[in-house]
Amino acid sequence: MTTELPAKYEPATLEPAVTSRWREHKAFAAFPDAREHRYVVMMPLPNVTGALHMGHAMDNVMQDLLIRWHRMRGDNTLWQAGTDHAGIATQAVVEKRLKEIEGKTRHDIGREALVERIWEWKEQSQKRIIAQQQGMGCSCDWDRTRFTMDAVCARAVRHTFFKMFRDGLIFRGNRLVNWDCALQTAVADDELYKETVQGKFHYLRYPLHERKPGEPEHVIVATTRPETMLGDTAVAIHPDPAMALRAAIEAQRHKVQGAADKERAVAEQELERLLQREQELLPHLIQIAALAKQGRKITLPLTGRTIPLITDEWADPALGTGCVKITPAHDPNDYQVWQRHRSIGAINVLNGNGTISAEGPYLGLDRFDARKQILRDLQAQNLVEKIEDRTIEIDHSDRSKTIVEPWLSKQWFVHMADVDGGITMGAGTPKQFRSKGLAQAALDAAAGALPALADGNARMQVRFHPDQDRYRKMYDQWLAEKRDWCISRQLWWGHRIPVWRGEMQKQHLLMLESVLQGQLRRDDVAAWIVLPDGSRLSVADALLALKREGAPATVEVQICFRDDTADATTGVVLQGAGLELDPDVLDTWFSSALWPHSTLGWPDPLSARVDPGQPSLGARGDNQSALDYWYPGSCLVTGRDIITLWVARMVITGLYNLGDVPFSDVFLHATILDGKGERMSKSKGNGIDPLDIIKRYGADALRYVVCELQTGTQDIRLPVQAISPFTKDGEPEQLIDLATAKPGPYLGTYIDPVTKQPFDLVGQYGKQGLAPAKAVSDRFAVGANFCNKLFNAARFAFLNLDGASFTERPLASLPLEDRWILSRLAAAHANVHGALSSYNPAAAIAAAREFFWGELCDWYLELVKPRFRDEAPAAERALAQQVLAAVLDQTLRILHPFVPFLTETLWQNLCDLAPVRGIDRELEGSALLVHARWPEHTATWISEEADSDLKCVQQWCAAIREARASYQVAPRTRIALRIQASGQTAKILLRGQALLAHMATAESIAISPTQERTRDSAAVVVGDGTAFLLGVVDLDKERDKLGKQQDKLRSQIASMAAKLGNEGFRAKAPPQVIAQQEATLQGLRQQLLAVEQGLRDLDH
RNA sequence: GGGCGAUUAGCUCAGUUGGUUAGAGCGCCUCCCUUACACGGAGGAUGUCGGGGGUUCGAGUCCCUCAUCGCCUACCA
Repeated sequence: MTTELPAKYEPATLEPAVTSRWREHKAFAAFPDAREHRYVVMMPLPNVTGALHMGHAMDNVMQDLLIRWHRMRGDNTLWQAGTDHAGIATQAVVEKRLKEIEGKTRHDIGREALVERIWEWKEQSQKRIIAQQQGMGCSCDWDRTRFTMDAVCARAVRHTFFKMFRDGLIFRGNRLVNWDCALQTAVADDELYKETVQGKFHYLRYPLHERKPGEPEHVIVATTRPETMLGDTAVAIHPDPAMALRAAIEAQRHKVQGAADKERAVAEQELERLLQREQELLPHLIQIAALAKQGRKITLPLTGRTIPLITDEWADPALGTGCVKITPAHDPNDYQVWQRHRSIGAINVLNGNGTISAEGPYLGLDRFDARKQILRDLQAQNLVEKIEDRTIEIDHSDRSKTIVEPWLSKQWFVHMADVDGGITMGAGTPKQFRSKGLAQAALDAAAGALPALADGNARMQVRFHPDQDRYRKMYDQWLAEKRDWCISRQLWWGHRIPVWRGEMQKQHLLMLESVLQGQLRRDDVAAWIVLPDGSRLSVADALLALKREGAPATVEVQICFRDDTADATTGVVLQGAGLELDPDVLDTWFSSALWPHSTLGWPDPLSARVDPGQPSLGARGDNQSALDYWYPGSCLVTGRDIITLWVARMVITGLYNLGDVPFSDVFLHATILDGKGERMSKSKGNGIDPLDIIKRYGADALRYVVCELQTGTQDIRLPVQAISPFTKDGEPEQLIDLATAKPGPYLGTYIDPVTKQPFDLVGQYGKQGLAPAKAVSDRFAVGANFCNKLFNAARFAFLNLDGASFTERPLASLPLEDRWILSRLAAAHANVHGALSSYNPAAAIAAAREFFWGELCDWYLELVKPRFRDEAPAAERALAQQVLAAVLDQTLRILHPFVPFLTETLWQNLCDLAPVRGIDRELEGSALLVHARWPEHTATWISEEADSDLKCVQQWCAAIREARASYQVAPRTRIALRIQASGQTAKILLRGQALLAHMATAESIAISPTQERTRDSAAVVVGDGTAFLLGVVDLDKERDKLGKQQDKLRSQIASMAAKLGNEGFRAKAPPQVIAQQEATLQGLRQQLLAVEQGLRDLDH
């Protein structure tokens, strides 16, 4: 059943066949068993928003590389696949389509219908993503694929929320958030981007309330957002403007002194401005500060309100007008001021949709319309001092591309900072321990500072690769801030926040208590009572507190059940009592943070409701549950930007739920940039779809190059080209380099430099008549070349392997070239293994390539060719077959993690032709290469003698080839060689004579100490000997060449002799360095002698 | 403003703790369609290691400084 290998390498036909073979054999399925060694990778779950890009390709290939390597090493290997519901992103995409296609908003169709549509989108999207990953060769256990909103993950989310809520780590607070007025939800800092816009800086006059003679009429404040004045609750002035301004001036003076010439002018100008301010503005500011201290007020225009003039250090006399309006509900700094002056209060003047909510003439106006109207009204009252143009950087929502507003609203938070008395991590597990707080636990995990386990063993530490110091610093810096994590989103797509809450009269609370009496005592219900002042009490404490005099009449009740089934039963009772289930959903990262344990069935693998056809997560027979067996995992592979967003949060929840970190290692791979060094993005049209690369070059080529790109911490520039859409039929495809192509009329379009026509890389401008084009990168040709070479090398082997067999042979019985290739193979194996161990795929693949191409193909395959000729003795042929089969076997294994499709294909052919393989021992076989054992114990194949002997042959061969080329001897012309050599060199050359003759295309070769140059021969000095190429005459050229060599040797000898003659060097350099240099010098001197002899010979 | 990182051949990148004459792939030049491979073979050219200073017997590698370019982070009332 020999599988014929096609004549040409065609990844497009070969790869799908391998994919289906792997699928048929369920080759990647993982089950807990008795094996001690495990390797677990949790895939950074891609969004179901859209298709994968090159960043994902890098991420997936790196993971697959590690996974395949560990699987071959015999580890019980799990690669957990899945996708993320990506709340805001996915909802935004589906809403946008709804608007475009049907002209409807989410409110037109309602919550249920929208969520249904998003599920449909998710199904399609997930299918496409998995197809892409399978196309890349990802060897995930597809039967265990999870989704952050499926039943298994949802239960973990619910339980975690419940636990944190019960422990008081989740709370609802009135805070400023970034508000997306278009999507009407809070968005996280990482969902923002900054954009510089042309704005205006408005100077507004606020009249002084109850002004007395001699006092200023107005206090002037400046703002870029005049409409927020409706929400002003104070105007602030620095308590000691003179001192503050003086300090600023001194600081600026200092800066001027230290400034470089180029910056000095700017710094001096600034100093000048401050000094002028001190002269002109300061007296005024001092006066206002005095008024503030008297408790004077300001009349807030247009509203009829009076607001206090306060002193606060936030007001900087060096900036703006020196006085600042305070709008706590719409500005983060003002919010901070409010925290210091609680009595001023905060007024929210915006509705969630960005319209004005403040009672009065502006009610209902959009915030930008209100801005214009307010300015007009202020101008009518002569309250606008001046308006300046100004460029401002404004936060925009990445999802809706609209300006976000700081907005005071009630949101849910996870308390990250330390807690009085600390918290229990991994409560109820054998790994339970105490920590000061959630963020601190994650910091300790990376510092190796977690308390030891109960059995005395150290707890696992999280380490970063390939630069522990640098990446840990990023992790530490972010976590050290211990900022509360806003987890609520005002969306419909996501995990609903499982809290029943509502206002309640205190007498009703007593009733509620009796209604829930049975429930509240149980440990699957948690409840908090929040008093109007924001303080949070247990139900029991609240009942006591509310009995006191002056207790508030109403309170907020918050109740959370551990299991969602209770929402339908007890929830109804709560509803009757006026409570409602919170309408918000959780931040996507909340469920992502649980991924390493939610996917394994936490909190109870046995009862986890996996999808139909999926393996149970519970314990089976003697084997542990998926959770017990595979948690904690091994390595998380991701990009730098994810360290804070995700890695830290996974560590936190892992420690909190299970008392252990989710993984021991974090491998941060590079970011892929385009040819200009810019981040790839869909909208810029410089992004590459991995499937386009696979179609053009093959998945193995994609993988090969991606591995080659991952060198260390360096980000990667990947030049991007568009496939020209203007190529006529029959012409070869043209590539247009995007780094040099001029941009077209729209973002993501470019101009073809040949036809001068615009084309479209984002596929959005078909209506405008732009031709669509695909983006690729010719860098991937390198990978295709490699695969083609591998294919052909194997094909050559297969042509000669018919009838190959295995006989146990001692290594010493093998000829030089066989011993050498085995030795090189062993070295390559060690190098690849070492590079992979240190997370250096580029070094690994370079070592593999150097062996395969530079040694196996360039030398060994050529060296064995004579042994496969018809006239060669049968025994020689059989031995060559055996060695070649064994070498190919090991080579395919080593290359498999990098280029799995091709190696798997070739493996089948190899197994057909040479079912049993080995040299001094039989190699363990395997039906599929994906399950074959990674090479082991190859160290016994290393032979320093074979290495150096063959290296000697190679050196002579190279020198002879160089001479042939420089004398323009045709490659096929066989020449006669005389080699003058003695001692060890002669011995080696005599042994390798046949090899040398073959590789140097010599018809005859004579080696001895007494060989001499003939008049018609060229001489080549190699080490301490000389080769004469007979029949190659050109005395002038020869003289010239030897003369150049002589000059070079002399200069080298001079510099080295000088170095060795340097007393400092002799005294201070380590002895082995001195010895090495002396040996080199000795060698150079010998060469020089030979060259000089050659020059003398020419004259005879 | 603060922090981190980068700058090596035309291009994309290696270069371990300082130690021979700084490497690879692609591209380029010459020759070759030799019965595995032209997605190939043989040979070749190409570098003031961003600039300047310093430490050292010795610097691409360590220190200082300047320039340019990234990334993160804060602020701009």
